[in-house]
Amino acid sequence: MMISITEENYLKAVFSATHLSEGRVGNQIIAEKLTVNPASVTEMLRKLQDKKLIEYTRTDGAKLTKEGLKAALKVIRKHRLWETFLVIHLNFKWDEVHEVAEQLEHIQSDKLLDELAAFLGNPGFDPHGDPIPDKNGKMQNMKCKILSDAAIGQKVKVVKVNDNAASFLKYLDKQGIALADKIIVKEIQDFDQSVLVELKGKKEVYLSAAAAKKIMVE
Amino acid sequence: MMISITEENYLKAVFSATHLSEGRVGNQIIAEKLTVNPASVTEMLRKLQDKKLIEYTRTDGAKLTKEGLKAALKVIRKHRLWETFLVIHLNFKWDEVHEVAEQLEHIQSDKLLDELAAFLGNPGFDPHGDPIPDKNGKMQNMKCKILSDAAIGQKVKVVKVNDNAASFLKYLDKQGIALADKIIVKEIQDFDQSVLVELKGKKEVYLSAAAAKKIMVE
DNA sequence: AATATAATTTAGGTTACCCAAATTATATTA
DNA sequence: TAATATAATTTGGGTAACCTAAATTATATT
Ligand SMILES: [Mn+2]
Ligand SMILES: [Mn+2]
Ligand SMILES: [Mn+2]
Ligand SMILES: [Mn+2]
Repeated sequence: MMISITEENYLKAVFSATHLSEGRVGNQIIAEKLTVNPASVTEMLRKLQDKKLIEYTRTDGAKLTKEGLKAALKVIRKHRLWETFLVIHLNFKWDEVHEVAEQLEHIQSDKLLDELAAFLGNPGFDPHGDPIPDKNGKMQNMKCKILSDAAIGQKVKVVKVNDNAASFLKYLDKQGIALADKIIVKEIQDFDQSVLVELKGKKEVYLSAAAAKKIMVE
Repeated sequence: MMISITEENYLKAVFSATHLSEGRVGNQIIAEKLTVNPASVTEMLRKLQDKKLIEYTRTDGAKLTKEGLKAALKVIRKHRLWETFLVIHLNFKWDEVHEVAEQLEHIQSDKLLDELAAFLGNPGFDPHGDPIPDKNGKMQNMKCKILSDAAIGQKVKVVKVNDNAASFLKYLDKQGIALADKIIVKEIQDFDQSVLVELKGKKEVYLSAAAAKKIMVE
């Protein structure tokens, strides 16, 4: 069965909206994610249902079928492998990879996918700490929590960021925070939930509550 | 100015049909190259003329403008760099790369293009011996000729193939002929122009006239 | 010059995508 | 329960890239 680029993007959107909540998504959320008109979403969700890639009812919204999930995970696997390639081998910064990966994830070639994964050493995580699904769609699950939930005095390791926007990633660069860094939670301010952390080299920085919610640690 | 994937493919077709003859192409040739209806070609060539990417008249056919040539060469550069990457780093055979490169050549990212070229060491030729345009569109020109035109007794080096079809490339693999191989022309049969060549290891094989015309040597 | 052949264009569709605005269904709230 | 807000669907329309068949225009051949 042939899945178009647009269809792949819709499947990804359904996945990312449902994989945490285990529920269903409405048209609006998807329309927003894809910056597309809700009418277009209705049209496309119907088509994806005809293709048995999602289940869809007007009232409950959409969720992926087994087939649809497989397809979505394959696209995500490609996306994250390409991001990894760009950072490790082509001197891209972690805030520069997403746009290009959005294009590369739609290249169709099983051999390319397998060889790329092998070339990279079958990595488990991408440059943002997101798990890379394996050939069967399995992802390593990490028992991490948001930095805001860490106890004061705890020494934690940064393992993932929840926001891949270039602006946020550059902000972390400027603060001197990178994936795999070990940091110590010194204080959490009562009045604004901002977090004071100690980085390597004893450097201390304040992170806003919003920023601290986007940093995952273990 | 935005150039769609389809438009890029038309520009490539115009290029490959004109760059040798220095002339112009008619609708029919392009229709054939792209396996598309001549009427569709008329439509698209008009559009490309509006965009100032080609010059086009009904009687003389189409040729690229300076702008159009630049765009076409950029796509070709990407195509050949990706083919090189696939062969050198991802274990692709030279008969497996073309299809995937047809997709990869449309990825839009100047940084990706620059970094990929640098990663490969700015190669001058692709796995089929085709020259790779540099950033400014300049290609190394090679003074080579078809194997059929080599003199008997001459020792020549295989530098390029004129047919990238998987069937032909696999045939060469089977015969034991690869790029950069040195071969000796032993005989050319009068009655069918077939060529007897000596490969390394003294092995001798007959190549049909058709095959010999698709092998470039120097 | 007349005619035959080849190339191109016109005319009228199709499919896959998109959007704005109007309508209808479902929740909320008063 | 009725009024109102929110969500989903329908209607109507648009674009890009293709298609076929028929008409037109160029180029060759007699
Ligand atoms: Mn990404
Ligand atoms: Mn990522
Ligand atoms: Mn190729
Ligand atoms: Mn090639």
